[in-house]
Amino acid sequence: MASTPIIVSPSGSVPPARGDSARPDADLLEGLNPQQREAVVYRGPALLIVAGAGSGKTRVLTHRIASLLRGREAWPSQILAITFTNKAAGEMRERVAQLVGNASQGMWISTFHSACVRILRREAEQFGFTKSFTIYDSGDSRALIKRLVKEHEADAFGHSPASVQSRISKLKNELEDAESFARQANMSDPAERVFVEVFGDYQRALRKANAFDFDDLIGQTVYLFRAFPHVADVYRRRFRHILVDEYQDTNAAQYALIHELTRPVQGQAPEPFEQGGMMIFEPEPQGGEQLPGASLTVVGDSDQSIYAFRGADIRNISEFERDFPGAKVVLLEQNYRSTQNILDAANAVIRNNFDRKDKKLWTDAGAGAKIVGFTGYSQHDEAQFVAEEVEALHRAGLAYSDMAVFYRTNSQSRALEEIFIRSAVPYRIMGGTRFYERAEIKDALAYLTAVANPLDDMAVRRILNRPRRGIGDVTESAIARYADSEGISFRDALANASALGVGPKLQAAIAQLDAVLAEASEVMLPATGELASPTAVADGLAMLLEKSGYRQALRASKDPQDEARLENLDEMVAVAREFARNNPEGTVVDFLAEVALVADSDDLDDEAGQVSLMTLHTAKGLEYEAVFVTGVEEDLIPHRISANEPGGPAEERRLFYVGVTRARKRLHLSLAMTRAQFGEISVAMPSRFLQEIPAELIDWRQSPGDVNGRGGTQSRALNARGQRSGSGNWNSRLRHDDPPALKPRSTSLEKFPNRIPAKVRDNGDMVLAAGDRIRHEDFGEGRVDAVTGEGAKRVAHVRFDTAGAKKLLIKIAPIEKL
DNA sequence: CAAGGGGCTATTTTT
DNA sequence: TAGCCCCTTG
Repeated sequence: MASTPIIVSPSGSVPPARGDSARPDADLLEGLNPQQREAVVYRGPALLIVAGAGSGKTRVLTHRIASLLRGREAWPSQILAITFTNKAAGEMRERVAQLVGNASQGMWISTFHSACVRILRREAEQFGFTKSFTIYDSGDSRALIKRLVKEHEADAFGHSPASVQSRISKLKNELEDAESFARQANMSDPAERVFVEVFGDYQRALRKANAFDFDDLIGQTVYLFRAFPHVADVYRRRFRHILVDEYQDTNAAQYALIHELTRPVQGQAPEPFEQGGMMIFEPEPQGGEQLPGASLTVVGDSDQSIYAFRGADIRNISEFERDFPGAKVVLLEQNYRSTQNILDAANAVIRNNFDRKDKKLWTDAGAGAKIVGFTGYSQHDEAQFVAEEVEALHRAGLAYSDMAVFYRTNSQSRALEEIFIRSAVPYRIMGGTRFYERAEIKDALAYLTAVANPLDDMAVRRILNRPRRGIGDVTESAIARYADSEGISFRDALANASALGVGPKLQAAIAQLDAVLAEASEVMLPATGELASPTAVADGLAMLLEKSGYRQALRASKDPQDEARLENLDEMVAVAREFARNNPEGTVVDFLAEVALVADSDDLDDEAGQVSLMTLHTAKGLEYEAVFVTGVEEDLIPHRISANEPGGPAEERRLFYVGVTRARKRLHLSLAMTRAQFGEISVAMPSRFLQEIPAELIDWRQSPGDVNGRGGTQSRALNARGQRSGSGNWNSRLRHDDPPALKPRSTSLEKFPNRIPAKVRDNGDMVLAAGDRIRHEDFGEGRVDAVTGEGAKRVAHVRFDTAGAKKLLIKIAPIEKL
């Protein structure tokens, strides 16, 4: 992203704040409650805002920034605001812009990771990297680690690539590097020695490839600041106000980064200087040699800490006052999002986490609707309920985009998706197999990386035989050996195909690849001084895909999935064009960095009228009118694996709490009595969290007791809607100490097999018109009211005799014409 | 060297 | 179940 130069007053000094008489920020305080105001106007070295869910923290944060600017207490360029997702950053930038106009342009509002990329990009040459370094995402580093584990035969010592990867990641999050770890490792343990070797090799490989992995982005920035204090001082002088959102999710490395940035600066301020296209003028040190540390504002809620598994340390927030003596603490407990019933449920659940500061959310919005509970016989039954409920809410006037469905694990989305497709409910899945993780997209990016950062061996090796060029392991090793012996990179070795001692066919294939990459370099990396055309990245990518034969191979393939892959590649080129529009001066390197750092939760576009499906983790920070939390079962939430992890169950409870508190008006909690996992159907039990919610808050459409009691012979779809069973006290029957009551007889299990046929049917050619009668596998007979849409997306609006009105996607609905 | 088959195993959350 | 890895065959 290109930074806009901000010219500040030549004196470089900050204008004094005006007196209280006519606060320039008076309008910023309107409509805020006293605690929120306090959080906006407090001035001091350190401020902790403990913000319960829905308590308006983004509002407070943005108003605080605006107030600093309005009062002329800070220049935009002196503000650094850090969030965890790009989406949150974008939202914050937008809201600040609404308050202060384009003064917001000069601020850094970004994620930890992108802020560090920006810093590293400027300083990379200080410590042996080049400006065009690339970023390894977890897939890339897994591939590299896999290779190293194999090389070292580390699996013989019980090291799987996954375990090595997570261990390295954990160490890096603790700011431990390969050397420091080696020094204190128990080297008499052979397993430990092997791990040290793999770790060391991994780090050396990264350095050689001129690449950072995700964790390095933070860790290496801290290292940079510590090893080169004069570099750190530049940023300490620049950023006078640092604000961190979701502070409870910071890990040790991020914590250290914040600490480094907020240290006082010793010595004289240097002359104003220019760097990276940005003018930075320093304020004079206030009356002395030493410039005090930047003021730090952190916002967080320890009840929403859900990332301990990736190193987040809740102590960062709970011990903030100890870390920053004299810190001011402001508590925001009034909730502006949810109804009291929803908050009561949330409070009741989170209360069971013992070592927490008591905090109670409240609202004056009224009790609102009761929470709706539903127990399905199977996950499909549960999904059917969700789909029907979504439709009912939609008919009642709620937009699809105001509804969301949450689940604990990505694999749960499948059942929901199948039913949603069949019911023609528009939906959108966030996360899961992300676009950027698809093989063809990773290939396309590897092509770009090979051009942008020729030192990145992993990227070059990845595309070596994609599309198939007849280059296999043997040839790859030959190239690697040659590169090693000549002391050149893998990429450069390709230019010497004839020296590799491989057959003529292979030589030609390698030379061809080399030529394509070279040609693309000329398009995308013009000689220094010359500016690449804004569309260079997109053009270069299109060219690479065409001339490498990649697209041709897909076009020629008879695998039906390859058509979709081609479309994905088109989409990728479109993304590159979009990037060029937004960043006219962006280079391939910038493009790759942006792509590496986007998460799927970032490209939520709200205008689309679609129900959002996502994991509970992805849901953090979002809110919806109506929320469905699905799969509220033991072993799912809390997840089975969490049981043995220290702090695991408590973290799961927070995760559930996060899900519940996303809802504004309506909350649905659902579960299934049986769930298919890896082909086996297993019995599920209601989550303990359900029992922590007072019974009177839940209106069970179908309680676990109902399902269990009736033995479950009827399919949900054939039941009349709205079967009330009251909030019967099913607890007594479903306590954890007597689960046997739940054990279904095998015969009843067979009545709820996976109701979705394994193979998706194709009714594509079925001709239906208003007035036709049809029979549906689940809903029975009905009459077609209308047919809308075209081609594969034709939808039949059917009024069923017993099941009511439904919309069906004709192509795949289990229907026959009568 | 590629492709296809068979057998195995791993199943959480993600910047 | 599905994705992965290894092995065999072409």
